[in-house]
Amino acid sequence: MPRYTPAEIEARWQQAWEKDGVFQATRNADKPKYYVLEMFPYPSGRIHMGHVRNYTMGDVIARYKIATGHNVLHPMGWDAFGMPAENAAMAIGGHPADWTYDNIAEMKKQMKPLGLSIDWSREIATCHPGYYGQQQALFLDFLKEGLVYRKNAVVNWDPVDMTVLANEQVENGCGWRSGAPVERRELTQWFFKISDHSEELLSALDSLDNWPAKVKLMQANWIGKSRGLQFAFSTIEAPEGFDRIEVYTTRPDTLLGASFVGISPDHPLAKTLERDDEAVAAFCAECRKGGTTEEAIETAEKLGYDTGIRVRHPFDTAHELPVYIANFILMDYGTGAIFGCPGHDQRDFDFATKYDLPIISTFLPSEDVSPKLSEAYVPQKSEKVFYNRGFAGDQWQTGEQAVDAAIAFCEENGIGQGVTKYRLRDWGLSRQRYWGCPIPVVHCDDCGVVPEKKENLPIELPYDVSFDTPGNPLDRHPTWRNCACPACGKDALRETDTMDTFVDSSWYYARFTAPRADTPTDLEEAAYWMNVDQYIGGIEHAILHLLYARFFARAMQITGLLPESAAEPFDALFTQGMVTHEIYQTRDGNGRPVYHLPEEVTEGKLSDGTEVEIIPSAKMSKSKKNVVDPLQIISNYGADTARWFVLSDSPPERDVEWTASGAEASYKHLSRVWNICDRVSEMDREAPGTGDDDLLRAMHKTIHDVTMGVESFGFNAAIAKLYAFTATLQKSKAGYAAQREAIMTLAQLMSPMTPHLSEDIWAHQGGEGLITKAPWPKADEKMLVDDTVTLPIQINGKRRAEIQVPADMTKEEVEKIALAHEAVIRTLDGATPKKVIVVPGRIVNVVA
RNA sequence: GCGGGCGUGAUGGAAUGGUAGACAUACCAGACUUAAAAUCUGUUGGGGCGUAGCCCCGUGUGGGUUCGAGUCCCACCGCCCGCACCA
Repeated sequence: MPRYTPAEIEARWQQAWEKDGVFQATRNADKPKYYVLEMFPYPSGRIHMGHVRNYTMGDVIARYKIATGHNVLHPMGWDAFGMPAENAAMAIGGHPADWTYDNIAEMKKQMKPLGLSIDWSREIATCHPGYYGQQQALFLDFLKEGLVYRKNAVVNWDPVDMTVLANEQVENGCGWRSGAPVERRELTQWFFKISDHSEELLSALDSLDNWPAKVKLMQANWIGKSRGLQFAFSTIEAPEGFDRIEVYTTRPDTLLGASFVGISPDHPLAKTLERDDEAVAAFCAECRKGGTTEEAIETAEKLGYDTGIRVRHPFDTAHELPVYIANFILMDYGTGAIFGCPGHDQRDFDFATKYDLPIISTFLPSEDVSPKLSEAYVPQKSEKVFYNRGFAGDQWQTGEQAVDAAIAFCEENGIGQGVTKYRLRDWGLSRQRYWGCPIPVVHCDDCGVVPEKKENLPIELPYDVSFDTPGNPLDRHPTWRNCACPACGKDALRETDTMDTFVDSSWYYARFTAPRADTPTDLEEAAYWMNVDQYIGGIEHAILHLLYARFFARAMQITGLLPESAAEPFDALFTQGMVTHEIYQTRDGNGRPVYHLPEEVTEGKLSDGTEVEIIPSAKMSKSKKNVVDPLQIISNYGADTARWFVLSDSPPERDVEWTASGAEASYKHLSRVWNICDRVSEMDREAPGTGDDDLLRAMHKTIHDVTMGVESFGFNAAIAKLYAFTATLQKSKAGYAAQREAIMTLAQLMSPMTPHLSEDIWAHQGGEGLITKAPWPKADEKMLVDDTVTLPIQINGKRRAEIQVPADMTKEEVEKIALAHEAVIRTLDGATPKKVIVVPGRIVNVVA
């Protein structure tokens, strides 16, 4: 009997697909189109199991859609700009471009053996001038439409290396290379006006029926629409121009509990005071230490500085409040100034306690309770509470009612206005780095900031750059900056900032529809292929990438680069989990952990017999040495085994743990299927069998279940059904015709997951053409329904017995049979049941 | 700190509010074999009793809704993801 030899089979069928050109996508009006896309990879140089899982899922969908008669587009490209290439150049020498292109070549070579249904003729790399030149054209279009502008923004500044740091390069508030404490510094930068589209990006979430609810919720919270009151405190003894301090609050119902006003260290008033007062300057400098992340700001110790300035409470001008500069107030949200109500905000409470400010309640949990002095009272906004300092006298109200009342009251009395605000900030795209898309503008002494002419695109990155000193090599390049002003022709300087790599990934899905077009998109191609029908990627992109891409689709419509129909770029989204692995650890002489690769460990021991501590599953990472190399798996077991395994054990949205025994089991299963195919081939064609009908019924149920599973991303459940059907087939004594039908159907149902093995079985059984192109099997409805059903009988919700009844039996008859069951009679012991619930086809519950 | 998610046997997990543990791993037992590997078959949530059978407990913890809760609601605990210059 021949053995299952994946290496030989897989190479053969990959060649067959290539020769046939089955995955090359062209427009075809006769078939419904289907665009499936996985988030394109960063070319790190090696594929990992996460890639295998991500691309296998997309491949299952793509192959299933081909089989169900769709014209499928399934492209692949490289998110090729970014910091790692520059880091490599700094660490080991070489050039980011060489490093990146070598990595792309290597990863592509590693990806090919997976047998993915990718149209490689559409491959793109964002670092190629053919791509980023079009991105520059797109930027110029955005600029013309007012979708891009310049303003000051804060960056992480390393005072020793004299360079801007990414958040990732800040470790515990210090620069990763210099170790110097990071400061925040302002630079003039380019911004996309995403905030103009806040309402649209928020409300359109409702139309995304095939997106995970959690992603939509995260995006909605990120956009952060709020209704609140904007008003001003009038100041006492403030510097000129600061007669008033504008404040925005979502809790105006607590205004009578205000005990201080806080302003951001970046607030204009703070900056003015800083100029003439060393103490203020020192405090603001202290606040500006540390990174720019919201996390760093929100978790830092709360610090305040009393400016000495006082403001009058708008309702009681005799009531004066101190103005503090406080490090936890963000200039980017609201007006950069707040009023503090320690009674109803824990952060304000902590601040008030620290600086000995009064704590005033405006509402209480009940009329006769006095406020707690140990923590802020912060009930749900929907909860009714007793307002002892409300706007309409003492009364019970929900927070929502009180907020509305407060806004109405303030508007009537000319104190402030109700306004709607969004937390979403404009998207800063400038990066002070080399390995990115150059921003195509020129700075001219006479004309100011001038867009580059489209005929001069692409503005290519110069190759001759050095990475021996920190900072942006474009800044110190001897000639690259020098150019003629596109407006007046005089000597001018190029912008040396490059674009955030999120820009590259915000429109690549559109570029795939016409990857070689000499404009960013080809409207005809885009109109045919867009939107992406199924997008697949990691949950870590739930907010930024997906929000930016949604914004870009709108901006590209405005600039005429996408058709009206493509408002939302991704019709359906699926977020898949990670591939994890156990960590094997021992301790060195000082008790520090030492990690070991999976292949060094057998039965919990190293080769020298040392016991290994096993730490449960964690994300695969080089430093923890718990990485399994897909190439190793493919060479041991074949791609089909790797593909089968990453889909089999866990639901796709959850993490899956890679285990050697699991991989082994997958391989065994595929061998088993192969062996069944072999056995069927050798069967006596004429000999009668038994149980043909049972086998075919099981087959049709499996068709139904697997189809449902694939349609709903229940790959693990679909695979469980395939295991079960394989066992049924293996034991079957049915005749040749039934068994041949069963093994061919099994091969088809497995083909999205294990395409090579399936092709081989198909060919062995004399199937016509490629299984990849064969139409998906259809379940016969008649074969799915059984004549009798098993109904469990519960007494008071506990299962006591079960009965077999005809599927179409009436409720009344079922009830009669159930009550006559000896277990029911025994348990009821003569009592009359209070109630009997019969759910047809499901369950009977007798309430005693 | 803020936002989101997850938690079920020894393990990964299954289960439109309706028989908890499908399927797989691991373990144990058996068949085949001189033996091993491979392959095949079977058992396995915990506890109890008068053991062909029956009973009790059981889905992170505590409460609630329901005839019925792993599933819905509230609180808590633990872990994971994101927080705008990582990709």
